[in-house]
Amino acid sequence: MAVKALKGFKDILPEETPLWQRIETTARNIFQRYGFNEIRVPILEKTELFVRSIGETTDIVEKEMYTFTDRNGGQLTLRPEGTASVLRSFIEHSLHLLQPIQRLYTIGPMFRHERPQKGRLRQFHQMSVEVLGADTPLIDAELMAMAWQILQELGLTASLEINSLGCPACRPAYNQALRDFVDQKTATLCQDCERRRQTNPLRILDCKNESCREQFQGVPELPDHLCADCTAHFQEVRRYLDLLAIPYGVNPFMVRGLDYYTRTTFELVTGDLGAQSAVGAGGRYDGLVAQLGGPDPMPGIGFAMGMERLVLLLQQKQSEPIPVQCDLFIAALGEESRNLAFRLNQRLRGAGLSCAMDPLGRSLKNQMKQAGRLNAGRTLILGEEELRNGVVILRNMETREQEEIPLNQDLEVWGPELIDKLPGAKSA
RNA sequence: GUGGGCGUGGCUCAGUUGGUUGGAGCACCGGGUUGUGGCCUCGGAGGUCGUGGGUUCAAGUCCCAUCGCUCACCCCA
Repeated sequence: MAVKALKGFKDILPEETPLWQRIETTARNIFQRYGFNEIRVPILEKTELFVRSIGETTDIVEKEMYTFTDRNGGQLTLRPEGTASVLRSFIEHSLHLLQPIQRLYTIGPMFRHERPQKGRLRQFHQMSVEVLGADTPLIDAELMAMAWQILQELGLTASLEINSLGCPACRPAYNQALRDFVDQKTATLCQDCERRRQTNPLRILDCKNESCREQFQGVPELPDHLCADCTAHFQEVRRYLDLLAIPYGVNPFMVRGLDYYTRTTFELVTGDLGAQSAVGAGGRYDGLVAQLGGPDPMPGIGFAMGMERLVLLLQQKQSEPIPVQCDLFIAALGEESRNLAFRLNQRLRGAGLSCAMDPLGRSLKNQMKQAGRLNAGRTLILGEEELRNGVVILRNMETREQEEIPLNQDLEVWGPELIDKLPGAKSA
């Protein structure tokens, strides 16, 4: 049995890459318009970085990380998300000294050892953005607006759900209220919730178990238990979203999978991803930079979008027509013709054209077929007989019209002449 | 980690109560057109029927095991 790709690792074949490129181009363009600069960071980091940022009791750290021992004994991990690495770099290079507010984005693969399913892979790709150095709610809204813009320009729709998780000042009180509420419940909870009660009460809110959900009717809701500052912040976020007329819903049960979030969290959700719902998600992490040994205070906020999930959504829509990928196909018959074709091919490619020829010397019929397959706009036919008469045939593949044009062996002269006869081809 | 579904040419799938040479469509190559693509037509190449074992005179088909894919739980982008 030949070697195959690992479970949950997928090849992105040439058929799909145009879609990926479209997504990336669209996103990069928008990032640039919103003032973000690209940062590229390694995909491998010390395990400690992720444990400290994401949180020891999260599922990601407990059971999903690709962690292994380096040859010199160090513990390394393939990044399960992007924020930790970007912040590490931000701190390491003291980027906060360059300008008061840093806006960064990065695109690349992430790794989580989960059971794969629709919209969920072990190696997947995210584009993620971070804003460091501002705690104003205006930034929160601006970031959501940018995420919204990306979906819009890709022709996708999703709904925006927001919540506030409070801050170190008010969350402990809420956790206590949650514990008290749960302790009053006599009926048995599911095993997971029993465990969550101790380790991470917030996650109880996220339980999908029906009997648990029923019991949690009337559970204290986060937005009602925020401190004055967090309440004000949340209200301002909402006001700014309203100013931009971006529709959203408050989801008091939305809990994120990473421990570092404070205050604003949000998700872009859709029903078209199978069991998965989020195409993008993020939130504020005001204490994280300090926690990683960086400047304090250094508020931050970010979000990530799942590339595979965007691809899935776009594939479910109408596919766009195939663009012309080939300006000219050069069909040659005979050795002498092929020599000329080879030279011309090189000359025209050097001039910025996309052109192709048959390397195998197959029949004209086959060469025409290749030209059709490449969706060539024109085909230049170099026949033996015409060559003797100093002419070649230029065929319009769409209208099937063809004309005889004079041949000039001096390609420095002939090349530009030919280019002038090709629609849409830019000469150099 | 748990459960369901599915494994037959590159792709999508037929394959009758087990029965002799495993098929089709798409794609690929060639002929019809001794030098003209898409449509048509004829032909060709391409398969350890996921793998291993068992039952049987005989297994793609039945049984067991195993691997893989997929969907879902969980969790998340």
